[in-house]
Amino acid sequence: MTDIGSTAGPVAWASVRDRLHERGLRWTPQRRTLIEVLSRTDGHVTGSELVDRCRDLDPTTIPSTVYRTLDVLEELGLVSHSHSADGREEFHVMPSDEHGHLHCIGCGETWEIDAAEAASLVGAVAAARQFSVDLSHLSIAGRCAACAAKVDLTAGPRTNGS
Amino acid sequence: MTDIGSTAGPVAWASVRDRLHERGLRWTPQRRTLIEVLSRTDGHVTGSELVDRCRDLDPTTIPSTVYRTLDVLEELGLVSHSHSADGREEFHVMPSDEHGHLHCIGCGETWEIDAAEAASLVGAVAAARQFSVDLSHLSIAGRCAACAAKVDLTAGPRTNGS
DNA sequence: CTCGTTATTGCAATGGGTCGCAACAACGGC
DNA sequence: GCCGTTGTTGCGACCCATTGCAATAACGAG
Repeated sequence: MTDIGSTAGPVAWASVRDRLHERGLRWTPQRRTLIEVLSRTDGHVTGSELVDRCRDLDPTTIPSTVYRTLDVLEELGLVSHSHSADGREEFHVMPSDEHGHLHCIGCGETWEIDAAEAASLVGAVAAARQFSVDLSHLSIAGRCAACAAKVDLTAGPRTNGS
Repeated sequence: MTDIGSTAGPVAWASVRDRLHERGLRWTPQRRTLIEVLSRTDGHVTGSELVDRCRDLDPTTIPSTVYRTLDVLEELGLVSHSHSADGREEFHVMPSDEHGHLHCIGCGETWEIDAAEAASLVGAVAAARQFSVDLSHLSIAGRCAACAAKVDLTAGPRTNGS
């Protein structure tokens, strides 16, 4: 888990405008706002969090616009999204490399699984099922060592989920 | 409810009432309706689908009641839920054994991964992190052989997801 | 059978997110 | 600088799911 270039690449954000134009897409104030927010964001965020932050910069922000822009940016590869254990959308900003997530349902902590680490998993599925895993969408729920221990002690009620 | 036996285990459904009572929970008409629906259901269903089917039996069905009952049933181990690639809730009826899912984002098809298979997939990752995976919640997104082929042909830009 | 306890229900409000559509405004062309 | 094309926005309706709360009704006790 190298700190994925923490503040990611300022460079990339600067070129968004051009990347959009290349595809015949447009550079609008609303998109500018979201890019601004994203450039200051690192790691994981939920969709509604992004909407909130956009609203901080521009109170007139409309949710659907944000989500639609997020779709566009995802196509450009600037963000990727997956669904956390509770089903909410979770966006990952500037994935320098494709990776999945490990999510503890006990403490809520999240860890990243990089391509190398996931290789065995992806490889196995590919071999057994000829299925190509979408790593960036992969989110494995379960309990981290610490939380698993707690459950054992509690003589745990149920496996529970979500 | 005579020969509910269509598929799953008729026995288990019959005992639901007692299982509830054992825990001080109650047997209500609404729950009876949902059980009826579940006993006729096999495989995967979304929450809203269950609500619809309950409404077929009893037009006065209220969604929140269904979802709450589903929670209870999950605690009893009669159903389990996970979130499909699009984030919707997906219930699995009467999991005879714990298992995960493989979901193709191309055609929407779903396959089950049994414990043994899952172990070999997730094993490496889990072991490395001492993370105990919640198998029943596991849902791996990606493309099946057929759909992966299509994408290659289309030389598509789209990494798509959702 | 009646009663009290308390698990459940119904309902309405809320939240995250998507969709259709008419009005709007980037952006390239002239 | 003005225009037309067409990608985008704003907005309202809608979907799935969850939650708080007061009213209801299972179920055990007597």
